[in-house]
Amino acid sequence: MSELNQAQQAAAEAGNGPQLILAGAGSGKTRTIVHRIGHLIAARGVAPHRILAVTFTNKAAAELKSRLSQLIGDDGGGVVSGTFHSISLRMLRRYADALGFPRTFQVIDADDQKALVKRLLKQANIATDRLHPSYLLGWIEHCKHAGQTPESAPACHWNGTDVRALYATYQQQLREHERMDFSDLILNCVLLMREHPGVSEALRRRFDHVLVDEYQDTNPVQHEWLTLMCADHHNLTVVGDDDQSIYGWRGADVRHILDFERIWSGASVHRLEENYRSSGAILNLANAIIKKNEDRHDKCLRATREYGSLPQWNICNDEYDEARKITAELINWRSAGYAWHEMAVLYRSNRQSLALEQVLREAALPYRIVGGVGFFERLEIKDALAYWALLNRCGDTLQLLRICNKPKRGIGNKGEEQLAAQLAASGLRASDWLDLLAEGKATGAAGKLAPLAKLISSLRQDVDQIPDRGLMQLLQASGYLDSLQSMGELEAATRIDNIRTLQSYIELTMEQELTPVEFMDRAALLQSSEEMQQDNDDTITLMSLHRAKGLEFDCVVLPGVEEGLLPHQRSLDDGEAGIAEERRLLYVGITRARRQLKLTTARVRRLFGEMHYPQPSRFIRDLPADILQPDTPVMPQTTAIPAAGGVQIGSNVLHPSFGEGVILASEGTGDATRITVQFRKSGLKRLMLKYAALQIV
DNA sequence: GCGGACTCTCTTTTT
DNA sequence: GAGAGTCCGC
Repeated sequence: MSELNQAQQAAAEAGNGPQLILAGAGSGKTRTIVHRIGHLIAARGVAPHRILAVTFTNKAAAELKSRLSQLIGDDGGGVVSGTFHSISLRMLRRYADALGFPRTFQVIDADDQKALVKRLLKQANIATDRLHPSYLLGWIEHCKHAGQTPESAPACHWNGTDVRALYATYQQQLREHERMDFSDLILNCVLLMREHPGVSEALRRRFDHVLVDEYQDTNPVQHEWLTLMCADHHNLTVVGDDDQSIYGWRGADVRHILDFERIWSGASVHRLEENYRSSGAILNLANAIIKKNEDRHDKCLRATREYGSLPQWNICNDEYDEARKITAELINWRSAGYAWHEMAVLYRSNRQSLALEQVLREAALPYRIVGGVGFFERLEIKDALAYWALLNRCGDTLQLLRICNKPKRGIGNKGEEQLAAQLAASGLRASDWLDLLAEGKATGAAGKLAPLAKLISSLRQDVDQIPDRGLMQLLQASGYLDSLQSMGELEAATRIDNIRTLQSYIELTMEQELTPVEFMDRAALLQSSEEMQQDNDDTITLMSLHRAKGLEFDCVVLPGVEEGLLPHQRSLDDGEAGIAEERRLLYVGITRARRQLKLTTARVRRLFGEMHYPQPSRFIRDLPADILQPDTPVMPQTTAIPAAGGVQIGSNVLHPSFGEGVILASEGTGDATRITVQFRKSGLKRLMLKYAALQIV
């Protein structure tokens, strides 16, 4: 406890009942949670397995456990930790039958989920221009985040279609496929507790203390989950920072943390406001940015470190110029003695990594991209896992259909339909149905699977003896690996490489004596391979701002601090709330940095083939000038155009027929002034200023 | 059923 | 500017 400051110690040693720990960025939040758990075990005699710690990522859960082991030894291992999703899945594995699901149900991933919705709309004869699949899915997700089932959701009609009825159909089809989506994991767990008193009691009695990290990002259904779990003892400790709430789009509601004291009567509040991470200059910038948000717990992070060097802000010509300036800065930092792995580039959208990657590769700097397409979402990994699951008797219909024609077995669309019908008629699980097919008596499309079925049943004989449980043998002998060759040599090699990574991960997991079903769970919840690798390499990290939450680096670059990107165009539709969340996102980015910080803005950015001419972010324009160190030209370029009252380069203008645009250049003087304007819809135009009838916006 | 060529759409963030 | 979806001839 001597490692803690007064506020941290008070939080760690607080008694029973609801506890709110408001922990500003870099204020030693994880340390405080770890010490609180340690205190519960060592000083208060709580059994480790009676403590539940909910974290935001699987990685954070692992981190928590390892720090706990350091603090109190092996006992730390007994604490149950995980994300809401992984803990819910564990509970559902045990009690799913109460909801009418077999215990071997699987989790459906985003791709398959989308495919299911598309198919469902097609079956219902609803054109995508009448009801867009992503709108339907978005609505369903919204309901699930709010804890609403098809029965309890509000009626919703869209262009004459009953959206709520489609929600019911979607749930029905998931059930037929014995699948749950991500949101179902939480919602179904809540339904268990709502509707099944026996199960509810067992779950309520499972833990004596519940601790939740990143509490500002909980949504209503997660809130209900916690309320139900802690209904008897109220021993709920939540840790979070309302200024870092960045998952509103996922249903997170800041009010859970803002109103905690009102929701949980008798709650104690602890404030951690001393920042141990960032230099004073970086913290000043962060505080100045976040101060402009309303509706927040008022607080001010106090610096404990030296003032340090001013954060920089650079304006770049385009995204490649930006990438080059960033690269130069990274090299600069390196020569100042920082290691590559202490540097990160954190962007708003994953697409921004493209130009950076190119330039970093040319400059031969070591980097790794975190995120993007997740490892387990890759086509070849999903195929390989489908084969493996079928072999190991936990594969389902979706997985059989997925691989039935890979490699080509002469089963097309019609054949696939036929196969699905035959399988449904058999009343068997896909994995078990293969036994029947192996006898070779099936006809039609199913008959074409006989060789595969025979191969699988012969491999099943001694699958327990093989470290990878038959993965490579099956992929080889079925011709799947060979079929990858048709994608070209290089492509195939990469994919086979990925499959080998999967193989070693399976082998590793099997050594820990996990069952195949448990392995599939892990694969479903681990969004990337990141958590299966050690990150010991000395590389620069590239990732999205969202993923960077909870991490810290000596040196941080935030590229694309522009209108349209940060705040993102899509967030503008949500008005003030959307802007506030974007501001918090920038705040999260800034507070990741310990020593060095650089923000960049591009004048031109190519987004999906089109040119964009963004203005510097409004967040930068908000700042006092002495808090950032701009490189040459200060602030947005304000070259006045002679004789044109108020019209300046960079001004946003409105033209009666061309619409909105930005002034890029001007030539000539007086009545002869010509300006070049980039219009959003109508492209680049040169206009006589005198006649253009431009309105400045 | 397959493969090639074509068109069209969709571009935020993730457990 | 890429990926998915569609059409068409074999």
